[in-house]
Formats: sequence, C-alpha cells, structure tokens
Amino acid sequence: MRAPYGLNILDNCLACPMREEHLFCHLPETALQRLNEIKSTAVYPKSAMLFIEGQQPRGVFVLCAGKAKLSTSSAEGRTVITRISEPGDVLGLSATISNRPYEVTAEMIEPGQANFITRDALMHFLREHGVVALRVAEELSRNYYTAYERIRTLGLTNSPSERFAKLLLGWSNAAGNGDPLQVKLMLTHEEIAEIIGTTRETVSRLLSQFKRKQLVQFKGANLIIRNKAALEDMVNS
Amino acid sequence: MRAPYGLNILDNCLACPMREEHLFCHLPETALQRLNEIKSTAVYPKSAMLFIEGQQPRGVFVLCAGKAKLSTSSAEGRTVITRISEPGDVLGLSATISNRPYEVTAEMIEPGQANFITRDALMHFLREHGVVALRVAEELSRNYYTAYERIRTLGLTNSPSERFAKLLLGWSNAAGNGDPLQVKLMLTHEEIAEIIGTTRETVSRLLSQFKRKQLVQFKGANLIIRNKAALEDMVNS
DNA sequence: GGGTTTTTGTGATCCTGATCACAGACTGAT
DNA sequence: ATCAGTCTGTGATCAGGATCACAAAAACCC
Repeated sequence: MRAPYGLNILDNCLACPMREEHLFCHLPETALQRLNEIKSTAVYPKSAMLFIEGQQPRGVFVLCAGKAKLSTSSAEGRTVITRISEPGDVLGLSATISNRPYEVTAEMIEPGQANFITRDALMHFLREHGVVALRVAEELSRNYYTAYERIRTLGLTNSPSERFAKLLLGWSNAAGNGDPLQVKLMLTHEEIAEIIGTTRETVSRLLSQFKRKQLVQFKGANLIIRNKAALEDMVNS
Repeated sequence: MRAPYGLNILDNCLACPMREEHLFCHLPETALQRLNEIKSTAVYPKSAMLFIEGQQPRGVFVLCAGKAKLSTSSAEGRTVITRISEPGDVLGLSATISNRPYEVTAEMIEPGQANFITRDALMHFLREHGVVALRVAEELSRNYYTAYERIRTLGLTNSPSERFAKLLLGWSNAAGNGDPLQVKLMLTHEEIAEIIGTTRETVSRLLSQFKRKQLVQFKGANLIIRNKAALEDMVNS
C-alpha cells in the first residue's frame, strides 16, 4: 500500500483513535480481528469524493485522518452542507445498512485516510456479531441526533445572522484543544453559506459586520471571538 | 384493560398491522412471543403527549392506531413539526437506544392506541436477539432518511410557496387508498406553517392564492389537487 | 513571476414574507 | 342557545436578504 500525497499511512486506525465513543471501540477480540481482515485502507487527496449522493451504497468509510464535508444538493444546483466529518466518524453507514442510495456526497476538504468496508462484508459481520449490530444502532442514533440539530437550526431560526453566530459558537466549543475562543476558518464563505442556508454575499457581509461590531477579530487564518456574550445573545434573540 | 374514548383495543397490533416494512415483522416465533410479554398497550385521546422533548427516555411506543405529530421547539416558542407519524411507526426509538433525552415531543393529533416497551426491557431483549438489533438499525436508518428529507426541504428551498406545494404533493402521494388527488386536511394552518417553516398568515394566503389560481379546490374538509403539473413546476422552480 | 482561477468585498435594487392588527367563522362545552 | 376559545382571512407596513454586477485580493500552478 503506497502513501501518496505525502501522508503516512496510519497503522491501525480502526482501533479507537481518539474518541472513546468510536463505533468500533471496546469490541471483543475476535470481532476486532475479523474487522481488520475485512477492511481496506486508502489515502485521499483534497477534493476526493468518497461517495456521491444517489449512488448505490458500496460500503462504509471510517475516517482516520483528514476532514470531509457531507452535502446534499437540489436539482437546481443549490447545496446544503449537513456536516463536517472528523476522524473517527463512520461515513455512509445508514445508506449501507438500509441498502438505499447514499443520501449525501462525501468530499474530503483536506487530505486524509479512511478504512473501507464493503457492504457485503459488513452485513455478514454484523449478522455474526449481534453486539456490534447494537453498537451500529447506537451510532445511527447519534447521527440521527446531529441531523435533528440541523433541522432545528434550519427550521427554528429565521435570520442568517443568528445561524452564523450559532455556527461560530459551535465551532468554538468544538475546539477541543487550544484556546476555545480561537477558531480556525477552513471553509470558504461559499461553504459557510451552504451550512447556514444563505448566500455567499450575506456571509461576507455578516463577517465584516461582526468585525465592525468587535464581536470577532482576525489573526491570520484564525478567527478570535472577542465578545462571546453578544454572539450568544444573537442566538437567543 | 379498559377502552375509554370510544376506541376498541386492537388485539395484537405489534404483529405486522399494515406495513410490510414494519420493525417487528417477520421475526422468529420466540422473539415475537417475548416481545408480546414485555409490551403493554394503552389508548390515548387527542392531544395526549406520549413523551416530551428533553425527557429522559422511558422506552419506545409502537403506534397502532391514530396519528401523532412529532415536533421540536426553541426556547423562544418557535416550533417545527418534523413528522406526522402513522400507525406502524416506532416513536422514541433513537432516544431509547442511545439513552439520550427524547429529541422531539410526540402528541396525538387524533385518538389512538400504542404499545409501550420500557427501555430496560427493550435493551435486554435486543441483547438477546441480535437479529432484531439489526432490524432496529435498519429502522433507525429509515428515520434518518426522513430526517434528511426534512433537512433538504428546509435547506434547499427558499420560498414557502415551494415548500407548501411540495407538502401537498407529498400528501397526495401518501394517500395510499382512494383518490391520490384528494387530500384530507387534518392540520390547522398553524401546524402546516410549523411543517414548512413559515407563518400561519402565509399559509392562509398561499391557500387562497392556490385556490385563486385553480391549483387546488375544496370539497368539504378535503382538498382536491386540480393542477398537479403546476404544483410540480413550483417545486422545481 | 506572470497568468489563471478561486475567493472575497461591497454597492444598488427589488421583492417576499414576517409582523401587527382586526374581524369574521367555527367548534365545543354547558 | 350562548359564550369562550380557537381558527381563519386579509389589509398595511417594513426590513432583511436575495440577486446582479463588478473589482480587488489571494491562492494556485507551471
């Protein structure tokens, strides 16, 4: 297995990388072994598509390194980004389990690595290991919750400013290590717009507006939250 | 077990009522038997709350008769209806499986009946019957898909008119029996507004507008779709 | 380093829905 | 029948974003 794109292949990224709640953690030894036999690893460059909305499900991808954006589009070209996936996430699980077309497109937004398990192998594996099926159900529930969170932000807030403030706060909370008030902006305005359901121009304007009001401030490619309270007020307006 | 509210208790509504894809259909005999032992049945009047958003999950409800609306609200009183559940649906499954608070409120919009299975009993049952756990995973995937459908309608369409047209078409498709062009309106304008993410007034106006344009027509409490093509055009605008 | 492509900033315009405010129609209880 | 409560229709107003249209800036690539 070669490692193009200057990435080193991670040895065993199925086995509980960083997140304790990872799908395939704390499994019986035999199950884990079997899992390692049926998985295959690959490395992906930026912009690589793991799968595309509407395709028949080939299997699941366990993201080991890098980030991927999950999005869904309308016929008229409009797009919503539903999630930015991080290492440890399992992509394509619901489609694979239910054997329906992938409901989203998964595109790497930075180079990374993922394990792949074919649908047949996975289903066979799950039928043999009932415990893991239950874990899969739990993982699906988790996905369900994040989908609900999206529904709530899209449905319960009217103004883009509110949603943008919410997004920034969410990012600052998610910043596990380092300064929680410092957020690395790795998305284009266009992509941010696709997350909060507005236009690129509006995101641009909101950002200047936030800067003007001293709510945020730039430090290179990072955004510093200067007035968290004010942002929180906007969210609960 | 008494039957208030003038409803007759259905004998065994776990066993594959109408929908082949029902969660607990085609199970091994032993599993089905055990299921019948751990379930309890109750009858609910209109407006009864099966559970409320934020509560610790007590267990799952299998809806046997009647319809329930699932909704989620913001602190400021705004509400989105995420689904109108029909007999055969399993309510509270993801919360129960993942042991997180119910993510929605389930309220009966017509009198009905449901089986209840406590969380403990269900989890114990699932650990014993791995096959069923897989079925649960499939059911969760289905729920996930409908959640995604909500995300798409909320995120990919801008105009309330578009969403309203889409809703009407969806209802007409769902009308299994009878004239597919005839839709029974059983929700208030307020509730419709909470489904498509707009205000009551806008729904009122849209309805008059659709009537004026001969897209729809009333026949008592039923709505007749007069110009399906025009509605479909609005959706793909 | 120059040339191309993507990304960002900002103005001007316009229009759709949200909001507020009532009045009329229904519904359901007693 | 009556009254309270809910639901529905519609007008008037108004602001917030979508849209279009460029130009500047940054990133990328041989």
